[in-house]
Amino acid sequence: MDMKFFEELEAKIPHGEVRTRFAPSPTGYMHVGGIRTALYTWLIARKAGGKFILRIEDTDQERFVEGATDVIYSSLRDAGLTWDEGPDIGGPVAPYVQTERRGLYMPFAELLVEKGCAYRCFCEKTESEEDSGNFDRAEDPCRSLTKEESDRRAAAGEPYVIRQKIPHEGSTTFHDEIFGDISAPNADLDDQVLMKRDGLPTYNFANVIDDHLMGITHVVRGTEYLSSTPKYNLLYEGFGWEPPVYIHCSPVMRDAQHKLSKRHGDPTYDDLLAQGYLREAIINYIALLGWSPAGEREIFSLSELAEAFDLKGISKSPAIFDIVKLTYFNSEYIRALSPEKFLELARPYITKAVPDGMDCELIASLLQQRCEKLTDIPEQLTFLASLPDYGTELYVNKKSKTDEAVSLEMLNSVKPILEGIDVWTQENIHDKLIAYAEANEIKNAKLLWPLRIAISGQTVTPGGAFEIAYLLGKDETMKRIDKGVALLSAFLAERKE
RNA sequence: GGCCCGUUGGUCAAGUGGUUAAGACACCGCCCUUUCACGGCGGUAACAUGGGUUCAAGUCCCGUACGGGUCACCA
Repeated sequence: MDMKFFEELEAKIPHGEVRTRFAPSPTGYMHVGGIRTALYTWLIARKAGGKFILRIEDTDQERFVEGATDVIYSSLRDAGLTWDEGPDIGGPVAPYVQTERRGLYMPFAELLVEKGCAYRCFCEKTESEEDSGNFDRAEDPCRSLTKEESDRRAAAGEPYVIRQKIPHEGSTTFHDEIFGDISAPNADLDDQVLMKRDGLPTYNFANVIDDHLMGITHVVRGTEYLSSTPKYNLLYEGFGWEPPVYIHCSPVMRDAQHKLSKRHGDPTYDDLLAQGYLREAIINYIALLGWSPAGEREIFSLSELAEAFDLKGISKSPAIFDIVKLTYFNSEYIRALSPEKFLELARPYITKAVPDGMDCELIASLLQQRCEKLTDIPEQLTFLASLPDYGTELYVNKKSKTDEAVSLEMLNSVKPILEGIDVWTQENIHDKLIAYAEANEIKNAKLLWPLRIAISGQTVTPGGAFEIAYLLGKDETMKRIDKGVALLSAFLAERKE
């Protein structure tokens, strides 16, 4: 056995700093649970002033997806989760893609065979194994093969996998930062495959090797690995390596029974962006899904999170993803935007919905305080492009003290005033109407409610009557008032009969 | 089924033996207002369950139920 091979690798391992890694397999999308794991992993590294490493786990050749790593890169970058070492930027323990490390694993597996912690298994996949999903190691003849026999068959070119040789007796315990000490009887652990027939390592093996070789100090991953972690510890033990600090996080759920999954139509990170959620809001919300800070504050920027993050706040039980609360965070972040920034983000949505030449800046300023998602914008503005069909019941409002008859009267009074405005500015519209209301001792609400209904055709609008009238322009405003007058007259005439 | 893990309001959650069991979202009401929204104030609503231990249990122990994970030459 070439000890130099191992020594050279050992020599490259960085020490004396916190090193965490995010190790996705390239599936073609970044789901919400994935981005949360990445976030926690990143946060631990940043908080400790350590390194955050990106490693691609692509040892499953059958599931190769074209362009999948790009999605990982772009989502992480977009979210601000920058890595210090990774496939595209290199680092001291490169390469960072497992298929590019393929030569590394077999020697370690053989070392384990040498040490009696693993063995070659020449069996075909047995039917019982396929059926029950269980591999009965007691019945595996290869486990007790002599070294000579095993070497001979391997040398003869007989295909084999390498399995971990788990002791029959005793139990194995590991410590997890979230769940505490967990132990399992060795008898319940199976002789998992370490090296596949295709010469590539399984996740279970590659993970241990790479985490060690890359000097990973903290392993953050989902609770689905909780039950195999004892086996990993046995591997570390076999090599004589120090196991990392384990941080197992409960999944993000769609409901009490199901994990969030793309297959069931749950949104990926990109989907959320496309749905009009801001990256800062997504990150902030995701951080709080399964972790809670010490105080009562809920709004955190990424760098504030890095400061506040603490393993103690990570919860054991699964958390249900609540789009309603995400939406709340989103509206908070939208409102906190500078008007310039909001205009920049909202402009594409505004121009899509509104006739050319309308004042985008004014519309944006009306929208910002009442916009939960950017994608809500077009819907909020369709009335500007064309007056929706509406019923006269909209004119009835208790608080403004209006009904159909009052509204008709108000519209008729308002009409000549607006007609008389030569320079169509918000200010002029405002001043003339307010002056009229004052002079005739009409409450503003009573005068303006009907007007706003007539020119918008809906009860809820961004902005009030002045802004809308200004945006529509004089001609369109007058036309819509006429329409309102006609509707109300017809309604009142009919009611009289 | 075996093993492992979990269970505080609809949701996220605080809580580490003694609390009127926080807070946020959602919901409801009131106020403000040129509607809605925003903002302000207030309200409804929870320790899965049965036994212990203890002067005292959401907090500790055991059982039960329910839920999840795992038992792949997937990660």
